Amino acid sequence: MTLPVVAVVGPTGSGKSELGLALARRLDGEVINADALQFYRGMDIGTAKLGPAERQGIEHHLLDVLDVTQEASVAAYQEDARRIVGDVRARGRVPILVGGSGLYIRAALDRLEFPPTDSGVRARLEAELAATGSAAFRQRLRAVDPASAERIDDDRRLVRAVEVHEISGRPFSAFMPRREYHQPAVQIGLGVDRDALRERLAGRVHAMVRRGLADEVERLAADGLRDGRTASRALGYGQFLRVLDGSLTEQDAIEETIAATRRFARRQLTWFRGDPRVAWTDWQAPGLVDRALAIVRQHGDIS
RNA sequence: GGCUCUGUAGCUCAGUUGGUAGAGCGUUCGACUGAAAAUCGAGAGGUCACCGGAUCGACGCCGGUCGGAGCCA
Repeated sequence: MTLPVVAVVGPTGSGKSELGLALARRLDGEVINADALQFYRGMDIGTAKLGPAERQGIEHHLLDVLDVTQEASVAAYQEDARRIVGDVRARGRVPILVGGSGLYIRAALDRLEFPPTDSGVRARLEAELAATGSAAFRQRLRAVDPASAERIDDDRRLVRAVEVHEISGRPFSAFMPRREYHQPAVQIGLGVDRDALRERLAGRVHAMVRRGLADEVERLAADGLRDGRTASRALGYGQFLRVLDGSLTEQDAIEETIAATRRFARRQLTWFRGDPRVAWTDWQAPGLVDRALAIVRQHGDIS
């Protein structure tokens, strides 16, 4: 029986890391991180990253691979994650993706191609949009890609759509993904009780502060955290940078972080709910690991 | 006790010379292809403290009641 690639998904704080660990132990698997902020070295407390001791001897990939000044990129992730999936497979083990970044999960699992990018072209287009306004810019996109012009209501994506067309000569809409796994996979979603999650998230932020989030941020600030386009915006980190700058009190930073985390969890739920392939199981269900294992086995090829 | 200010969406507040209300945040839903813990869209939600008056018509004017805040006694 060949098991599919396993992905553990769900909102932040729902227990993905723990379930991933348990599945890896039971299935002889290796964990591949699919959490965009856990790529960063030194961002440990605020991202709830499992420390080396907590990994229980299970191999974890794509943790601590970027400096805070570097920008994360889904396309690069896709390549890395797929390569590692292949390596794990070659060792006869089961790849287990664990993370809450929906797009990254899809990049690893789905048949999906990222058209190229060009920072110069993008910068030029961004300036152009700023000068002409979104309405005019949308008109411009309409001429070459009416489907995208109709669909997109976000400046950032308008720019990207025009950029893709300029570089590739193909409309952005031609790259739209279908929900189709590129190799057999199964996604296990951790379903949560909203009120309980709320409480857990608040408690988690307070715990992070107790464990020294402020010091972690101060250390990273010295390494250039403020210059990192991706890392500086992470939940908790952005807020505590402002505490360092004196523009926010620690109390307010904590409250803002809790609120932002809640909002994030909602967006994650929206994302994963939208994928009909996700097999949901309650995060607090008794025998959670066995349920998850049953789901994985259901999806295995019997050969 | 007197004087002044004040009571509008869950919270903080806008509401210009009277024509039955808005914002930000929160909340809910959604989108999402090289920044995704990012970015963006939509919806729900208000007897405008209460009672009375003048007015064709009041959140807005007049009187009173109740509740806040400050100052003076």
